[in-house]
Amino acid sequence: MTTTENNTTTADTISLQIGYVDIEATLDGGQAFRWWPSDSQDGSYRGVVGRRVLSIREAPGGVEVTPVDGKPYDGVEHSTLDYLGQDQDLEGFRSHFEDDPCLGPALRGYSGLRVLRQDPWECLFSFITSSTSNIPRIKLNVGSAAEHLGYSVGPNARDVTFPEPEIIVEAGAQFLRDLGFGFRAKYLVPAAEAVASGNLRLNDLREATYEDARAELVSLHGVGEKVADCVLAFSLDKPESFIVDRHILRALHKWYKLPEKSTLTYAADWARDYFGEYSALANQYMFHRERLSRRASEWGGAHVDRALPEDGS
DNA sequence: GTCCAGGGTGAAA
DNA sequence: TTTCACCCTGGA
Repeated sequence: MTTTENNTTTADTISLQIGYVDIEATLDGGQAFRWWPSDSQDGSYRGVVGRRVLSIREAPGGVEVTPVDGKPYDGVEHSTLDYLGQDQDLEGFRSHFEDDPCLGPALRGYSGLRVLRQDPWECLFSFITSSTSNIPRIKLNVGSAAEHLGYSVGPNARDVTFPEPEIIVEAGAQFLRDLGFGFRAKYLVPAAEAVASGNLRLNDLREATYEDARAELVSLHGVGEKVADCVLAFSLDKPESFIVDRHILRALHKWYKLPEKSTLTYAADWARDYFGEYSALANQYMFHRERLSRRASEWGGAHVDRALPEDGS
């Protein structure tokens, strides 16, 4: 919290001097699904944190946050710092892995990538929804559920809080299917029931050990190891969480010589042991790098990222 | 128009 | 340990 003393508030924005933040990669790169480029097209992203509608944009030395719901600034600075993962040891991660063959170039190429600290329920809902889906569709699904069932806190249609689990239970699986969730609807309602009933105390899992919290999440129908690790990393204060999907598996093989066909479980165990408390951060930089290189090849290699000279063939 | 992959999971073989 | 169904949307 040493940075807050440098932050300033002007008539309509709050300046947070927290170092460079890559807003697009962090807010709209597959961690959260309810951030959209602002209508103003000034590079800012608009979304909801807690009950506040915020516009966030990059600024020298940090970010500028503008509440766009016409309400007072009370608590916005604190909640934004919290949401952007300000308590995480980014400096330790950087110095620890500056010479790493995969992460070193990534850190020099896009140093502003952060791991978010989201609301656990919205995060759990979002990643159950992510199963065999893609980011545009996840955004479509999560966004439409919020717009239909959430509580309006601003002038735009998307300015809504995420619906409480009780509301999801009340809406029911068929309603979610009608919104286009597909087979995931049958997982989401029982998960909502577990939270609404108090059977699953999501917020308590922030204090639990990684292993205990993970075991609780995996016991939910529709939550496997991958989804659990997403929720642990992005909302439950578990920086030792490492998320393995097929992209990450390829990266681990390419950069860290993991056997070609390691199981997902083995790869995740290996990575958690190797990256330790920096696993979630390492995971995000690796994921982002794989995504950029994949995108480059899809575009015929025309896009050359300076962090990826050997991938731009 | 068809085809296919997309930040998986659970159940059966 | 491997295979398969599950829903459906956008892009090729």
